[in-house]
Amino acid sequence: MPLPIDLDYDRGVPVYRQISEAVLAALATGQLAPDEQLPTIHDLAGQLGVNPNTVARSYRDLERDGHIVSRRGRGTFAAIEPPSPPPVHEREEVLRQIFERAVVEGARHGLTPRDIFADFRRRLKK
Amino acid sequence: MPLPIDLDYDRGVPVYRQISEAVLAALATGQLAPDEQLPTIHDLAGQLGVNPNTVARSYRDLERDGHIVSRRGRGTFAAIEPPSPPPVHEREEVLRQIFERAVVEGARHGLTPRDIFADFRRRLKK
Amino acid sequence: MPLPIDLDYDRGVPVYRQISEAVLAALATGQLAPDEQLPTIHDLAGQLGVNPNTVARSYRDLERDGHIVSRRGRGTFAAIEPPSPPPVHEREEVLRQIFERAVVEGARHGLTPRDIFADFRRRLKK
Amino acid sequence: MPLPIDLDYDRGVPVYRQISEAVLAALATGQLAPDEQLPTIHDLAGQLGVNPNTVARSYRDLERDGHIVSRRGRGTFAAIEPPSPPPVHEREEVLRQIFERAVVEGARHGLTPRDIFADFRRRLKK
DNA sequence: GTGGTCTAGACCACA
DNA sequence: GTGGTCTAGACCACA
Repeated sequence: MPLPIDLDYDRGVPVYRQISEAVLAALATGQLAPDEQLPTIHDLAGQLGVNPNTVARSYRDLERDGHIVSRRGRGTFAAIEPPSPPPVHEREEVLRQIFERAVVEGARHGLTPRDIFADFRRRLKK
Repeated sequence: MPLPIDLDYDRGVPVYRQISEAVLAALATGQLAPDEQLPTIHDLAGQLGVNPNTVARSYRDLERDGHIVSRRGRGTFAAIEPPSPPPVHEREEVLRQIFERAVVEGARHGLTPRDIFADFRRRLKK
Repeated sequence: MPLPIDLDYDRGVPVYRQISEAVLAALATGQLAPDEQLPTIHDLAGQLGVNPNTVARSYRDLERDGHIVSRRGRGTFAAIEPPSPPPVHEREEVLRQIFERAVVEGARHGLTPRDIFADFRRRLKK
Repeated sequence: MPLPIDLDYDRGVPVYRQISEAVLAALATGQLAPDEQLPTIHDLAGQLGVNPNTVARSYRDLERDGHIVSRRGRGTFAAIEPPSPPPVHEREEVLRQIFERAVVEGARHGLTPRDIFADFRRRLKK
């Protein structure tokens, strides 16, 4: 099961972080179950067309933060007990940034803040 | 009226792009009206604690894309006629990505999709 | 094959733009073929005696306009499909300006219009 | 008789130098005869929409190089004996740069080097 | 090794 | 005072 990762070289986010984000998203949505094996570094690098060093960097960060575990000679696996999210100290700031990014990304494609809002409502009702 | 910009050095996105995004958001939400003066490069750099060159790079990019206009010796101003956004070919896809990123970012900080939705509603009512 | 670039510090044109112009000229005359590698930022900076940042700025502008492509960790290359030039609305006006500037620049150095013409012929025959 | 000056803010050449160039061109082509009066700094600044300091800077440079003379309380006049052009030491380099600029400017408007060459021929036959 | 970002600071162009 | 260019040099991302 290949991870669904679309790299966006125009987004300004380093490739190794985009990989980490995609893995986190797969974990958050259950596409990647606890203890399930991830693609090998070599395979994922091949799939994405990047240097294996770049995937390795992402896996290293994810392991350091407790999201995945690598077992020497066997492969890399989703953690059984994922780390709990940090308490929100700066809730207001986080929300403002989420809003801002959504609005900018929408404006870049001709969508108004209200378009985005309406879409969110629709998705949450589903 | 200082632009509300919070830089996030852990996000991987270059500082100059975070500045551009914040200005674009201010333009998109009307906080910055056409022809309104932006903070000077020096002032914004001081406010953000970054080097003036970094702000200058952001302003240069924004000018190149037609969002702002800088007048040497006078200052930098929001464009009167902002560039029209490209037609939305894959509206559904764009909206899905915006939603996904917002939700993943929220989850990372312990915020639910409904928290985000409620926050959007609040901001749009303002 | 080093790019033939002579910087003129008395011309008033910023160095990074002179570099861009020289690259564009090399592309226009075929001295630089599609997908051919350009000198690295560091090498060109050394050759010209300028700061690498200055070359980087030129390359960045050229990339933004689609003339070249930079591949991180690998180098910088002439675009395979250069951007199409805008349609010539005021062809006559553009040609007149080009002629005038060439002649004035020549006169400033004691060269006649015929000297310039003869030189053009020679270069196009090469 | 207003000098025919079109400032081009996208050319990278400082405004005060574009003014100098236009005056030099008018002198070279005889539009401005020896001892003929130039527009006052104030008038030319108004005509061009620039700060008088900018025109003053141009006139100062032109006077320093012997192209014009300012007579206190009377105005500014074309020199009676214009300075002779410098001997061409680096003829080859000057010609190369003239060629390069012409080609780049043409390419920017969809004109080939041959278009420009043909145009030069036409103008010289006239 | 090659490109990308950022800083600190100098000096210039224009109003 | 405000924006524009350039340098010297540090550190990071990617191959």
